[in-house]
Amino acid sequence: MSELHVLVVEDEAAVRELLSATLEGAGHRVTAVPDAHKAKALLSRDLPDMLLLDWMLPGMSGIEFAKWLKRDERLAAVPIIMLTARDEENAKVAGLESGVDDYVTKPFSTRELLARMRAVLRRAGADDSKVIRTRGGLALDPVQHRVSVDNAPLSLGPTEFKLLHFFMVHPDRVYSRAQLLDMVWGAHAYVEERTVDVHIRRLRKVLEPAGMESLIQTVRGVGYRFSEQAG
Amino acid sequence: MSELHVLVVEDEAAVRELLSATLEGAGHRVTAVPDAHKAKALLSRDLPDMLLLDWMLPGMSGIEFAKWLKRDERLAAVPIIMLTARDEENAKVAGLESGVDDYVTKPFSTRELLARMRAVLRRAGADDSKVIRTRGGLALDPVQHRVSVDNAPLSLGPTEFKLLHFFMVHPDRVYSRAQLLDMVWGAHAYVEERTVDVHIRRLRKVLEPAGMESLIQTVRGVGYRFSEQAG
DNA sequence: TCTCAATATGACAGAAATATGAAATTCGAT
DNA sequence: ATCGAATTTCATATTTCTGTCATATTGAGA
Repeated sequence: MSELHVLVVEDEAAVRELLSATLEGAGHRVTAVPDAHKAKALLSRDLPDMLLLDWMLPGMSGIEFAKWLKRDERLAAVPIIMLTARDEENAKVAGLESGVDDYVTKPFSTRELLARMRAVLRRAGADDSKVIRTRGGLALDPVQHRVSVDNAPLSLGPTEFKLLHFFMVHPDRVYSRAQLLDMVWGAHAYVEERTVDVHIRRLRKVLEPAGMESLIQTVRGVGYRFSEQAG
Repeated sequence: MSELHVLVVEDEAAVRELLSATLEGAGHRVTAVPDAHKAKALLSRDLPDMLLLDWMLPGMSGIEFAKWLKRDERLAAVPIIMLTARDEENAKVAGLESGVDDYVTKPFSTRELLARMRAVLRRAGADDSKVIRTRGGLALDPVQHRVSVDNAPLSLGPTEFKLLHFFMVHPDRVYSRAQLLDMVWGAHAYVEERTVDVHIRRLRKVLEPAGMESLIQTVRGVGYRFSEQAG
């Protein structure tokens, strides 16, 4: 589950903060508002990747809001997870019929929430899980978390894996060191740009025995590029 | 949902009849008894596919009965749906902790009941009863609740068994500690992630003498993976 | 060819993640 | 209530990774 933009609609400030902290801690971007009205205002100009909706909201209830969303073509595609209290079990029945994708019962653990978000996204078809292959025989499997060349496994560290993954998803395109830091390390990483060079080096070193080092190309003065075409 | 054998435990004759009629109408085979004692007698010789359990039972309460069931290896696998009255909402809390899979609040619609049965069965994972084997000679028999390597039995604790079972059903795939806690411990387990490490350790220790420890692979920064392919 | 800036490379110390043993706690059985 | 097995937590040891630096190498333009 890569970085997501999550819109939280929850009237209790404490829960709102908790959710923001939790989700941001997991590397997502969060916008939190206390009611449906404010949520609508935001939705009119920016579409989030997922909506966390409290069942009890002042003004327009969560269910009503969900129904309203599902009527709008543009908004209907946004997956919704509804937050319910334990004694609102009957909300589930009503919710299922109004197009809510899943429920989380309060109190919930961070783990449970993130797991359900993952599940909903998977169902929604944000398919981040296919094996990526190059013509040369290099393959990266995000699910198994393995990299191989002609079925011979390669061993690479966490950062090198992420770097290669990014490159294989975005081939034939130069990225500056700053861009790579943003995409691979994440926006809040305070790291020297030169560090990228080192990890590029480590990645090449792993690919070298298989003769695939030339996939990682230096573009002098600009950055790096992953490409099957020669330099 | 194909034809199921459902055991109903409910003291009120009227509700019992209603359930029998409903379920038989949906094409299932139903056995209905008024109390836990009679249910136990039946369970000793015939395992149903699902249990519908009233919360208030004479003699032994539904919760107590559920706990008793979950203690028995053979019976623990039978999914349980508990029937509660609207003013017994607190039953749900107690029930979740005693291994009940879902609830239906009386009065309920046929549709809701059948939908929840479907959901519970889906979660319980159909056909959970075949022996699973690896090429290396490791075998796990969910029915006998036994693990062996080349027919030599291994002894492992309950959690290690569940963990190995999960891994063998989902091989060649990395799972984060959070995912493993969700899948093996259950979503509502409030446990440290590091606890997973300890159980991984114990599982490896058991597999070690048979030289099968390498099946459980650490994926640094991500989690663990069960695979027959080397690291 | 020479110069200078950019990149490559190897090494290292600190940081982070995992492994491991053991104590503390929980839960069911007697 | 007490015992004991199983589980979780805790403290510590190990392993592996990371970011930075110092130095070598390369490449483009004068």
